[in-house]
Amino acid sequence: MRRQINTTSPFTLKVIAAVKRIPRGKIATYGQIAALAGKPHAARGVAWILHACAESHGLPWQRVLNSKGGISFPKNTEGFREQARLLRAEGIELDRGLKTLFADLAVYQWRPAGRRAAAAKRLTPTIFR
DNA sequence: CCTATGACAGACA
DNA sequence: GTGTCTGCCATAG
Repeated sequence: MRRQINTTSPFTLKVIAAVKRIPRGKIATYGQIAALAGKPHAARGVAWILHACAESHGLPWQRVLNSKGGISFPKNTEGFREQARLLRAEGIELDRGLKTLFADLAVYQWRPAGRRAAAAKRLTPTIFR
C-alpha cells in the first residue's frame, strides 16, 4: 500500500517540476533534484516524494538515481527490475555492480542550463561529479 | 511535541 | 574498496 502525501507543499511541487524536466535518456541524482528544488540537503525528502507521487503524477521517476548513479531499490524487487527496464528502453547503459546496477554519471547525467540551475550549483557544488 | 522510517548524501575510519 | 555514523527533509502515528 503506497502512502499518500499532500502534494501542494512548495517543496513537493518544485521536486515534481524538476523531475518532469529531466530529458529522456538523461538521469539526475536525488541530491541534484533536491538542490534544484532549493533544498540541497533534502535528498531523503525527494526519495519520499517520488515513492508517493511518481505514478499519480506521471513522473519519469526512473531517471532519478542515487549519488553514485546506482538504482536505489533493493535488488530482486519489482521496482528494481522496472527501473532497469525503463532506463535501458531510453538507451541508458547500465553496468553491473555488486549491489545494484549503475549508470555512468559522466555520460548520462542531466546538466541543466540557466540561472536557476546555476544557483542550485552554487548551493551544492557537488551535485555534478 | 515526540519518535520512527525512507527509492539519500557526505564525511570519515 | 567497504562499513558506519551523522545530517537532512517530509510524513505517519
